[in-house]
Amino acid sequence: MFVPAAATILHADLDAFYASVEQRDDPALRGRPVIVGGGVVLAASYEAKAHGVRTAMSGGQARRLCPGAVVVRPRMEAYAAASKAVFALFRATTPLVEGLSIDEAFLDVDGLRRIAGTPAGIAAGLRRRVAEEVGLPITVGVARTKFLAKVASGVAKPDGLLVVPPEGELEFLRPLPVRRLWGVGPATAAKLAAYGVATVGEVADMPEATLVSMLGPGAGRHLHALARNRDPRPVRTGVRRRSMGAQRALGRRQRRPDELDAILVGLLDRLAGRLRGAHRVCRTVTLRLRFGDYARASRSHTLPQATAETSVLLDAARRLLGGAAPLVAERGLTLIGVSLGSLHDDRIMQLALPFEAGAAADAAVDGVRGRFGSAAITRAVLLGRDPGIAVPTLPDEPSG
DNA sequence: TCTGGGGTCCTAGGACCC
DNA sequence: TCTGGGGTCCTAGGACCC
Repeated sequence: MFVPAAATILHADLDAFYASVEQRDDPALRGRPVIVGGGVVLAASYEAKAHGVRTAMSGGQARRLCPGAVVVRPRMEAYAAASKAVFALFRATTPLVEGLSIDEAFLDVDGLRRIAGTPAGIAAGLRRRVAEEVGLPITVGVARTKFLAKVASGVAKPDGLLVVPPEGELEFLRPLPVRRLWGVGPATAAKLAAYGVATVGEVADMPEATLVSMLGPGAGRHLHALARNRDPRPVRTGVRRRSMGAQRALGRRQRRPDELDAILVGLLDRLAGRLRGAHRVCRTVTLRLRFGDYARASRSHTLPQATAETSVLLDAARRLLGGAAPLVAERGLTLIGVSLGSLHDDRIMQLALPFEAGAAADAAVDGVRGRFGSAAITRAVLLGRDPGIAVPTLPDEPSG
């Protein structure tokens, strides 16, 4: 019989993150409904949420629901700094930290029991430190798996702590609405509702084949496993970003081609700078478009060789936009975005250069082996001969 | 109810190769 | 010459998350 391990995974999630930072930095905002963002709600304080204000809601609707709300312009630098401080506390708690976004992370505290106490005690201590040292409320869910820990923090919000003991998992899980399952959004919830399925327990009672036929193999199997409380994914450190993007809303006004080009130049300039700053190169350029009727389209191009050079990336983006010109003319652009994918570390590129020059090959192989291990060598060698080959992914610096 | 700016992952078809 | 099986890569779209 399977003996469940102890609940040792923490999901730590800052509450109403941007709005909490604003309330922390401006005492006049404390206790009042706060909305961050103008055109659309980026974050709402719990006082605003009590009036029905939600993230991603239009600013106009939010103000109608909560006329007394203070609307604050976002200060991304302040949020990045707060995030950094909180992640430092995460890593002071355990080295096993997997960041999920700017304001949440998984922490594995298995093995810390002897030196740091029970997971519940560790979680309480972490909440206290974040409150005292960074001045922000944070909710922590504790469970045996990542999925359960995340659901627990969602249930415990705001400013809460919830431990799901291994023997209480099914009791906790089965009554929850399907929307609590990770990966169930409006579309999937609607499909399930059409079958009369509303709770996690009802999903768990369905045959996997039924879910697969409804949702496809990927989503079907994923949902089946989560609903039956199967989630073997470990907390992973060193997860690197796989793409990097920037976008710009244009409003309803028609833009001239030269205006669009100027916007594209701005986006690519910013992105290429970020890419170089992260010591990454990319091979795929994707242009994302949204039109007046809210339809979306994307156009992508894969370069023969990975690069972080602005001019190369800009040329690719310009050709993609040129190719989409008929669509743009017909429907009217309201948003333009660029995403850079197939990201690789630029250090491998540099190490591969001696091969292209045909010199110092042995020294370069040793260099690659010394820094990145033997698995990287073959591909680095191939890279020197064949610019199209993918570069191995290397462990990232801790993110957050 | 029409709105931002980031991201992740999956699917399906076509090209191409062995 | 035709047909088959299997694999990878690229492209476009969709769903979902914060």
